[in-house]
Amino acid sequence: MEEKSSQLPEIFLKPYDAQAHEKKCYEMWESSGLFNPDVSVEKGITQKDAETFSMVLPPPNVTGHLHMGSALMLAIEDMMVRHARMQGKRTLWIPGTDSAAIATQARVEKDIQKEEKKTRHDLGREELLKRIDAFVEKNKSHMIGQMRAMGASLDWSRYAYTMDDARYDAVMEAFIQMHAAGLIYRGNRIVNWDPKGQTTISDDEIVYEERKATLYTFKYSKDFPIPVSTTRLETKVGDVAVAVHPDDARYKEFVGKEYDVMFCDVPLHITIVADTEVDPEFGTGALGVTPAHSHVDWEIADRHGITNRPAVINEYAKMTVAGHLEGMKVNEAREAVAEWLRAEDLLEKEEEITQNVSTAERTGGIVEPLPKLQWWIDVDKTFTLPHSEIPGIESGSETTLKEIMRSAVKSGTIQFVSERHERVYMNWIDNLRPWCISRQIWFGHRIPVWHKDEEMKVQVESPGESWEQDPDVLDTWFSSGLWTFSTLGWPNETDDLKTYHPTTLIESGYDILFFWIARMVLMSGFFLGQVPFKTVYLHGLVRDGQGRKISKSLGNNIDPIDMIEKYGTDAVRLSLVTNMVPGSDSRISEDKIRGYKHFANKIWNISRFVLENRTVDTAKETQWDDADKRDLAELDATITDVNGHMESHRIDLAVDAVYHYVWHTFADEVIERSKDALKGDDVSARIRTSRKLQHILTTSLKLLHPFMPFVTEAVWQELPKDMKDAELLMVAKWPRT
RNA sequence: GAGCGAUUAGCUCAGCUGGUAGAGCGCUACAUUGACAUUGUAGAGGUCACAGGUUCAAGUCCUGUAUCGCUCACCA
Repeated sequence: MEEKSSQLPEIFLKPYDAQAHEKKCYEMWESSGLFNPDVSVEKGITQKDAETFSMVLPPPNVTGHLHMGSALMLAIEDMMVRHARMQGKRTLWIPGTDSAAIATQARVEKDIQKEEKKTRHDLGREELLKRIDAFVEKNKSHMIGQMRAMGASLDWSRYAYTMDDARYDAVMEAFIQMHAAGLIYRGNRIVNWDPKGQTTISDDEIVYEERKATLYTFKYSKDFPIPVSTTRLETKVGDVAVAVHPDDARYKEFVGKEYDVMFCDVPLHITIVADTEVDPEFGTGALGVTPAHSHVDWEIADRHGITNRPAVINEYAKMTVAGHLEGMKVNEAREAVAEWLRAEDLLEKEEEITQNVSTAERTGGIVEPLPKLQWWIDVDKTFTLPHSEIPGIESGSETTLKEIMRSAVKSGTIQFVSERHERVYMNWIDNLRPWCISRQIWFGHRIPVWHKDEEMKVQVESPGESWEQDPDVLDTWFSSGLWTFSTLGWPNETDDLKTYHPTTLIESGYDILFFWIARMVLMSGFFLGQVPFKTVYLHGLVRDGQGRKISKSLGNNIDPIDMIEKYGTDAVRLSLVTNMVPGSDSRISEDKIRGYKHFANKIWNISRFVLENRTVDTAKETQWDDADKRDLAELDATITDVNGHMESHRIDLAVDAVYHYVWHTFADEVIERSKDALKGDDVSARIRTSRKLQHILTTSLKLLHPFMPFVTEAVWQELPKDMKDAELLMVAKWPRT
């Protein structure tokens, strides 16, 4: 037996300096090409027929900067990806950014307004789009830099942007195919119109705000038999009916009768109808039906065959009826109608109530329900799905988009890590209405439809002279819905698509469960007959140390990039995922981050100790004594724990297990107890002990790597060759027991 | 109005299929030139929201109550 001590690299004489290593490490990883699974297969690191692990990055809005929410997302996903990669899986993580049509256009318009005092109409469609492209290009590289800083091992060779050429082709193809299947149609329906943003928005983009309002109770005319209650008096000039509950004894005798009245200079023809939608307890138990300006009323009109649906409010939230209300804003008109009612002695009651007002999420404008000609996706219409891999839906059978969304989850093909979100998802589908996909803005995927007089053609290229393209663009979630397969080359039948779709897992904030997750299920089901992913992992909001939402007004924002500079990326990553339960909100504070910086340094010093006391020997086998065996058994138990937790997607518990093992078992016990043996005269004990420490160190570095990639890789690079099974820790063999 | 979640140490939270209460931060005392300027040891601190029930045994399972929070719908 021979003993030889080895030299300690000088770098360990100082505390771990994250700044000095992170950039270098990332460059080393990236230039290895091993973020790309194809390169990994070429180099013989990953087996060609290995199990795949694929995931798309939820593309951040191109307007954005990295905040704690996106940092959490990148941390969780990178941990999963690095774990899978070390397990030898053929691992692909696709990066991208989202054009976020409305948000981006609004942002650029705002800048132009501020700097040049011009509106988009001053610039024109083409010029505005140029400006947006320039903005996007500038912001894109900034955002990519931040993703790198988080250590995200994304395959940059597959980078996608929702507005790039390949994705544009996919979106166009998708629209055309869905239209051909009869699921996309153009129709006049009530939309949520945002007068401030001058566009429609989807149901999910509405935020309800509680406000005080006056509930007016009045009669249309002196001899009208039923008083009605409303908070929106100004819309009453668009009424066509009064609805009462069919069982309401007070009004039974009037059902079916029709009345003509002159209401505020406007002639109205009112039919009394019976509808179960009406709550007899509310107000007078009678509802004035204004089909053009209320979702519910539109549906009541549908049910009773009322075709007269006069619009009385325009896109600027101004009155369009002839008479003295004409041109007034809705709130002025409301007061004017009240005045008129008082003068005519028709107003019976005014009371204060609180009600929820619909506002637009992006602009804060009060949403005005208006009937408009829009493009819709019909989620209830049956169509034939030629190919289906979704249990419960046969290839070639008739189904609906709703059914696809339901079956994918009900059959267990898609599983939610947090089960309660599965119920939320199902509940949402049950209440789903047609999806309005057209937006009246300029930035986005323009609808591939051409109009000429009464004719219409659905195609990408102009059919010729005098054909005008539909001015609207698609809802940004239409293109996002295609993301799992548009990033893999669809509509082309690429190898990527065959190899990596359905993706293994989707990780995203629960706030876009409906916007995005559900729409991906819809799109992927329709176009591929597949689920887009097998597992849904939802993370919650990142709150501050006191559990408050992070907001500008509270000034409690913690900027991840600042924290990275101060404490290192590993510390930031760890502090984000510890004490985090999938699907629930989590908290972060600077103290917490600092704590994990200490841990990074601890790892550094453990490594220093092991290397300082390292002995090299030639023996192949080691005769462990009982104490060694106990130590190694504890290591194995930790490996089992970590693997179990990763299996059940509990990153927080996996991190907890390895953290406690490394600090409180390896450092505090194994190393402390080893000191006597290392200083002692027994050569074989020295060798055996050092061997044990080296083994535990390399195994610990591997277990830690997915969570703290930088410090572990930095140490790994300093280890002598005989301690390692791979040049890069990133692709070293994951420990198994 | 409907659905869902939470309530465990001063603070933030773990605790999986029931078996003597855990971590981090904070606090107290002591030790320490140490592999560690970022250390160690020890300690204080909990009727596990409340009330019932199942069980040999209940933070853990069941029922109810209270408080807080989230999501959806929306009353005109």
